[in-house]
Amino acid sequence: MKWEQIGQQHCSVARSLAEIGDRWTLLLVRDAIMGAKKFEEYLERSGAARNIVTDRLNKLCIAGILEKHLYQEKPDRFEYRLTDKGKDLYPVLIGLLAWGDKWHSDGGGPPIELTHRACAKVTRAIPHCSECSEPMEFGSTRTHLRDPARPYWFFE
Amino acid sequence: MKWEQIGQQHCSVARSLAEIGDRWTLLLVRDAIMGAKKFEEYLERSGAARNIVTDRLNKLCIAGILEKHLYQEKPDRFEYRLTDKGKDLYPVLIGLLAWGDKWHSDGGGPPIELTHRACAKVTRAIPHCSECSEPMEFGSTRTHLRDPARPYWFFE
DNA sequence: ACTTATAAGTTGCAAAATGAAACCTATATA
DNA sequence: TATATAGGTTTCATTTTGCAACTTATAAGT
Repeated sequence: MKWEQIGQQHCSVARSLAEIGDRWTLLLVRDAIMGAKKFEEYLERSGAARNIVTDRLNKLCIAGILEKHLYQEKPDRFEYRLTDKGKDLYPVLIGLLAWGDKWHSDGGGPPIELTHRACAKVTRAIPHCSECSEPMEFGSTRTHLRDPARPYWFFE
Repeated sequence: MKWEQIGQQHCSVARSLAEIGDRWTLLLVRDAIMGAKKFEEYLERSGAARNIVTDRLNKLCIAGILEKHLYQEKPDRFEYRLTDKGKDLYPVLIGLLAWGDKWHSDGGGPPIELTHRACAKVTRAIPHCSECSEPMEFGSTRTHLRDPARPYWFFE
């Protein structure tokens, strides 16, 4: 199966990865969530090549994760801003951040700290159940295919 | 910057993506979390080409996310099992699942449902603050570079 | 004994994606 | 006129994919 087709799997993870699961794309989303706006900011922060940044920012706009906003005319200049769909990737990014902090610490503490505005403490993200609000971890959920005739690797 | 070098950025997200952020790798982690064990299961479920599955499973073992376990001799057969480091990717995967369910629904409901064993309800993951247990969303945290002289895109 | 099946790869090669540098366009500033 | 800034596009060598065929080891069927 080619990469372009993985979004046709009967699986929300696969469909997510079809949009954001390639090299550089999630790194650009990180930069957006960390406040990058202009092309050159994405270029510097991500470290990706110029043509790749062009390509991925355009694809993120097509996917509705970023939107191009004209903030200056003559010459035209654009900001790439997160949409609501893009902001909804926040949980994924702070999940990656927490995982990296735990498993790739270089001894000197995490490079980035998140302070929770509500309680003013340095925090990390823990997934909780949307129904009972208790923490969720590997093994605490049971996976259930809604249609057993179409497993998640079913190709539509 | 080449992809192999992104793990040298002063950023836990980049260091995470250096291990799992390329095409196919997170899909194989999905399959592991969904219960895949044998090589042919990963092959079928991921849809990746045979040589790619070989390569990625080996890299995931080197990264300590999976481990190869001999479950049969003559001929030797291996299972690829999640380590604790691999199981810790559960929050990232259920985050991707929730995002895909929200933004890529095909109208017929999500392909996979998670039932929280503790409360027996179908659930989705919401990130909560490790300190005060309140929900976290985009904008509810302040980002703070521990060392402003080394921003997250600092190349070490 | 011969054939087929299963599991887990390895190899070869054409096609596609990446990375780096050079180039282009438009405008402002010295 | 020369230089700088912002945001690209083009070119081309190098890497990475994707696919099929081949390999190894063993068991089961006839």
